[in-house]
Amino acid sequence: MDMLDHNGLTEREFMEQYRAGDYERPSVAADMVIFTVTEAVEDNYRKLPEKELRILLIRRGGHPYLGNWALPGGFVRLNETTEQAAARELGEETGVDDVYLEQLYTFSDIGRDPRTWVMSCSYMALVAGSQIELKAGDDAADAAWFKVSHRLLREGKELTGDGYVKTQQYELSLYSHEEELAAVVERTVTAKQTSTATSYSIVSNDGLAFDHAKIIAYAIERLRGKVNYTDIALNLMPKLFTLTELQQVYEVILDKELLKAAFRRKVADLVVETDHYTENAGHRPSRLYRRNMEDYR
Amino acid sequence: MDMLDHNGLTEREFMEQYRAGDYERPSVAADMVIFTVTEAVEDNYRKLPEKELRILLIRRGGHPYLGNWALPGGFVRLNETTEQAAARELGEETGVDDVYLEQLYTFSDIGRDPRTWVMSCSYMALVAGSQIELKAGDDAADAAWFKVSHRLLREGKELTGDGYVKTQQYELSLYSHEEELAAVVERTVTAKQTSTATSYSIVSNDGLAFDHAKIIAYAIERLRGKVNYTDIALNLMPKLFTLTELQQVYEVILDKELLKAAFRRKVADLVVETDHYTENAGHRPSRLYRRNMEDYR
DNA sequence: GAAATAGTGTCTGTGAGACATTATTAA
DNA sequence: TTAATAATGTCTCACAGACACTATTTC
Repeated sequence: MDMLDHNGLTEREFMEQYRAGDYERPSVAADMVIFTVTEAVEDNYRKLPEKELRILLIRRGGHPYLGNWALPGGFVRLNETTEQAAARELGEETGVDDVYLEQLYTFSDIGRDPRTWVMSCSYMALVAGSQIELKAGDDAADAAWFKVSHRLLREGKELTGDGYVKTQQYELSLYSHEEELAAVVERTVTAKQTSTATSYSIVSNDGLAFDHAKIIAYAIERLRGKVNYTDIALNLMPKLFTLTELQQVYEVILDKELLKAAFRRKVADLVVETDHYTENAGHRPSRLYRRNMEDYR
Repeated sequence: MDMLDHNGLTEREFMEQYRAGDYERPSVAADMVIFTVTEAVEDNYRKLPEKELRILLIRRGGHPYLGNWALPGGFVRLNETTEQAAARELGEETGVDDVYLEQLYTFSDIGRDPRTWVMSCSYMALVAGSQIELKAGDDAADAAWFKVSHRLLREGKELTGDGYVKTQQYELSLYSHEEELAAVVERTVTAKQTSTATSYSIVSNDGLAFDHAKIIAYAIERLRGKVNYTDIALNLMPKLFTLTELQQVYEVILDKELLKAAFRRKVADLVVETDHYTENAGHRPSRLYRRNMEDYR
C-alpha cells in the first residue's frame, strides 16, 4: 500500500525526484584521544617502575597551527561511519586494530577550525602498552606519546538570582621526551531553578592545535569517571598482569593513591587468577591475573 | 614570526588560497529526545495520581517514513553549533527555552536516512511538566507526547575463543492517547581479551521513523544511569514539589519501586524544605521542597 | 471513623577506608 | 641479611535495604 505525500507522490517517486538541498554542509572529522600506559625508567633494580598515562599527538606539518600538536584523526568519508573512520585512523597511526573505542562528544563550536566549517566527532581509544608500534608514515612523520596531567587549578562559585555559576579551571599538561605543552580548560556550570547547563572553554593554550585541549580534557574526565564503576581500565592492560600493576594503572588515571587491600577487594570480580608468577624481580614474585570474561554482576 | 609551510606559505597566505575540498560532506541534524513527566488521571479523590514518563514525537508529513513518528529535530545551519540547533528546535516545538539539554551521541550509520548522507547529533532535554505548551506550528502539525516503556526482553551470552558476545534485547513501547508504537533494540557487547565493543541495532520497528528507536533507547539508558548519581531528575520537577512526587519521578524513570525512607535519605542533600504545604488532598498535607542550589559534595 | 498519604525510627548487612601483620623473593 | 614487594586479616564507620510505627489530613 503506497502512501502519497502532499504532492501526491509515492515514496519511490519521491526518492527519484529528491535532490539534496544546496545549503551548506559541515565537514565531519573523527578525532581520537588514544590512551596507553607506559613505564618510567627506574634505576633501582628492586623498585617497581612507575606507570605513566600517555596520549598520542601528531605535529602539524601544515597551516593552520603549523608546528603545533594535534590529536590523530581525519575526515569521515562517504559510506563510512564516524566509528569506522576513527578505527581506520587508529590503524593507520598505531598499527593496532583490536582496541577499545568509545565515542566521546561531538564538538561543533563555530570557528573551531579556521579553514572551514568542521565538526569533530571525538573518540577515546585504550591501547595496551605492548600493542603499540608507531607507524612512520608520511602523514605521521612527527608523532609522539605525551604524558598527561590534568589537575584542578582554581574553583569559584557565584550566586545569581535563582541559582549559581560555578567555574572550575583545570590545568592540562603534556610532556613528551622533548616537549612540554600546557593549557587551561575552564568548565562552567550554570544552574538555575529549572535547568543546568555545562560548557567548556579554553582559557590558555600553549602548543596544542584547534580546540584539542578541550577534547583531551573531556576524554580524561570520561576515563576517570568510568574507571570507578566499569572494568574499562582492563583495556589498558596486557593479557597477563599483576594486581599491583593494575592498581598502578588505576592510580595514574585517577591521579590518586589507593589502598592495596581495598583495591584488591574492589577488582576481585574483574579478574581471574592464573598459575603464573612474575620472575626475577628484586623481591617476592607476584601472581599474574587475566581479565575475567564471566559475568560479575 | 611567521612560520612557512612546505609550500613556503605563511598562515595568512595559506588561508587566502585555501578552498574546501570538494569531497562529499554529510548533513548533520540535531535530534532531540524531550522528556517530561505527566500525571495519569485518577478517579479516586484520595489517591495520588501516577506519574508517567513521556517524550515528544512528531508525525512525519512527507517521505520517507510518511505517517511514522519521528523525534523533533532539524538540520544544523552554518554559524550555529549543534547545541544551538537543538535549543532552537526545542523552542520552536515546545515554546520553552530554559531547559536542561545534554548531548547524547552522534549516530552515523550509513543509510540511516534513505535520502542522503545524514548524521544525527542527538540530545536529551528535560522539561518540567508545567512548562509545556505545544506549539501548533505547520511543521509540528501533528505532535504528541508518548508514554515511554523500555524493558529487557531477552538476554543471551555466547562464549567465543578468547571472550564472549552478550546480546540484550530491549522492548521499547510508546503510547500516546491515540497510538501505540513498538520497537525492539538490541545491544551487543563483544568482549575479547584486549578490547570491548558495544553496538546497537534495531531488531523490529513499528511506527518509528529512521533509527529513532535506537536514539530513544539510548536516551532512556542515559537518563536511568544519571538519575542514580546526579540531581538530573530535578530538571523534571516544578519549582515546588513534594518528596513523594520526586520519588514518583525516580520510580517512573527507573521503572522500579523505591523504599520511602531510603529514598528520602538519598535525596536529602539535593533539596531544601520550604514552609509551604500541599492543600486539599484527601489526606495529610505534604511539605513542599525546592531544589538545593548549594553545594552538596 | 476510614482511607489515604506523610514522615520518622531502627535493625542489619555490605562494603570501603585505614592500618597492621605475615610471607617471599633476589641480590 | 636486607630491601623491597606480595598478600591477607580485621576494626570501624557510613550507608542502603528492609520494615515497622506514628502523625495528620479530608470526606
